[in-house]
Amino acid sequence: MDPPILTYEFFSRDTNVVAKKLIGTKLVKTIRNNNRKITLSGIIVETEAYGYKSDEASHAYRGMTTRNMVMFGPVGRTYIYFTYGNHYCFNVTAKSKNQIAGAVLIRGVEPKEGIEYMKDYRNLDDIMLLTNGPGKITQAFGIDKQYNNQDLTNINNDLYIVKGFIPNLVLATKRIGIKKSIHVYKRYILASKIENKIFINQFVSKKKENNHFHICRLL
DNA sequence: CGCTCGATATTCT
DNA sequence: GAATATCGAGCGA
Repeated sequence: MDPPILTYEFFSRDTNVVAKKLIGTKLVKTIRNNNRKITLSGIIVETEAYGYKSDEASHAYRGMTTRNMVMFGPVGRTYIYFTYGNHYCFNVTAKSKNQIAGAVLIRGVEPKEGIEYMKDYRNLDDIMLLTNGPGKITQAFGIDKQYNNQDLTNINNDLYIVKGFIPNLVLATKRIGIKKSIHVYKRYILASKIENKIFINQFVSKKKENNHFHICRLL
């Protein structure tokens, strides 16, 4: 029995809360190879929340455009965009009733199933570098613009997110790779505390910004 | 290691 | 025409 899929209600909460709660869940994509069903999956270990008018770094900051309109629509959908002429980024739309737009960027994943296929998509052997970054995840999972605005809450689709485990510790840090609104803590990373020492998950994208964080325990 | 820099196309001004 | 929610090669220490 597969773990339960994340529902519309899961994503129908404050974008920051959803970004936090997504840590420890599992991203799943099914593909077909020689008429066999193959599962690619990985634990989400790093996310960032992007909002609306109060968030200058968000694509939705200046209002609705053809690119960002998914952020204004129903929650639990994919928001995929192309950036730097090279990479796709994978987001999930999420917002509460009183929020106008919002999405969560998936920045880091720990590969679980279908690793050989991910290596093939990435043309790379090193597991540690397979999915530790937003552009790497979409390449490893074979996700491109075609997957924009897909419903992630339908088990019949080939892309969805299922429940995982409750993390020992989640850290909130400043978001990275942006120039505006850099002082808010809307990036969440998986960590664990063992004998009073904090360990950051190895598949979090490596950046010096990891050095400063707010400790943020789940539940 | 860590830092700098170029590639590359879509989007928005 | 400028900016970009990135990546990896290539450098130097």
